[in-house]
Amino acid sequence: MDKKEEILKAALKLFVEFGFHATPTSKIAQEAGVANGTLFHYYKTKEELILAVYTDAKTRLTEYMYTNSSKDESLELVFKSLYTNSLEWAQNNKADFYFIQQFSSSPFYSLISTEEIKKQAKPHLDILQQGIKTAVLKPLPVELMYTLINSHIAGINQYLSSDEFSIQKQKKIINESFDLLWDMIT
Amino acid sequence: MDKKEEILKAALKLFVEFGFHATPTSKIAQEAGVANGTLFHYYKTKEELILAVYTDAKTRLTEYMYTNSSKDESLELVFKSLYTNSLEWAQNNKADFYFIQQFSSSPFYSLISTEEIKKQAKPHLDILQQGIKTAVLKPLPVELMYTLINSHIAGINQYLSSDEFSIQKQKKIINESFDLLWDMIT
DNA sequence: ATATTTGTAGACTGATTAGTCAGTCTTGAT
DNA sequence: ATCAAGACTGACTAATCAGTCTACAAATAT
Repeated sequence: MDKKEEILKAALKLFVEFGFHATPTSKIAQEAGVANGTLFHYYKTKEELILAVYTDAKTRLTEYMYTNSSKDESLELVFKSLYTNSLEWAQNNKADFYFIQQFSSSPFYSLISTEEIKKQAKPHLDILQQGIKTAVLKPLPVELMYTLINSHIAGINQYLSSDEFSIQKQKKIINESFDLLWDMIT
Repeated sequence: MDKKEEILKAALKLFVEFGFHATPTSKIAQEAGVANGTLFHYYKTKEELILAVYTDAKTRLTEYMYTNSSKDESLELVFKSLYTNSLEWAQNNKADFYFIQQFSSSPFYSLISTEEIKKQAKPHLDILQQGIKTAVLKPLPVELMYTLINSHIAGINQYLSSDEFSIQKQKKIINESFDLLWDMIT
């Protein structure tokens, strides 16, 4: 595998375990199996590396969210697919999802520009906006609804991670919690 | 004010702004207006200080949650009071609430013992358990419901903090979001 | 009054860290 | 085969940090 990618992978693993600043770049390089200088060849500063780890994880999550999703389906099905995929990805990429949350509630998050954040949220907000316009969803502020949905997903993920549920049981929880959420916003 | 308390206050402020490890103990001492050695007189290690900041903030939040709450009221009213108080406190103590979240999604959180976490959640879980038993609340697993409620509160807080709402508007959002939550769990 | 404990100070240290640098190796084009 | 450009290395450095230590001051006890 690419050394650049190895560094990203190693950084994510160690950041989740020890935190951003408690993880020395030397340890990251070691874990990635590259020399110290190589890390700085690809990422000018440690901060740049931290941001890259976040962007990478976030991109992979978003990509996965939109798999198996066609625009022909009803809003509810599209929405449910996004919901289910998010939680599936989170369960199959626990460290990555945990990192995204850790990053989002850290001072580093303010380094992501407002435009970048808006750009990432845009497709999701559009779907919600459409749902509100067609009166499928309650006429709440989109931003509020978006935040509420994200929190709900974070909560369910936390619950799923708190115990060892079978795949069957996991799917059941995801389905039932979706109904709760759907009832709340429609 | 007590120097010990000044240190706690200064640490919280700087941790929120820069993160745990990016905040040197020397800066904390400086901000608190005490000497370097004084900090270590009260807190043997930096880690001990970090945990103390968390415990202190969490305690103050819990205390505030239970103000103006009598046991005679209906479950819905008790519940609503806890909900409203949480969000009120979060808005009036933004740094503190932010710190609690930052801490909770950091590797430091694992240093809090499972018993301590359970002890803190106990009173809330009891209320939920009672609501389920009396069929006021849906028969969901209490842990799931608890997590869902906490996430909901975190979401609303994030929304409230994302914009400059008037006190009036804030109260309206809190009331309406409570109804959403209440509908979801009953 | 004296002794003991507790609070406070700030200079100091050993360890650690992000980032640099000078140079070697690899690759692919000519 | 030669060459240039980028990949890669690891020893090195200047700065920083958590925590220590010695000394003195204040409060409390005897």
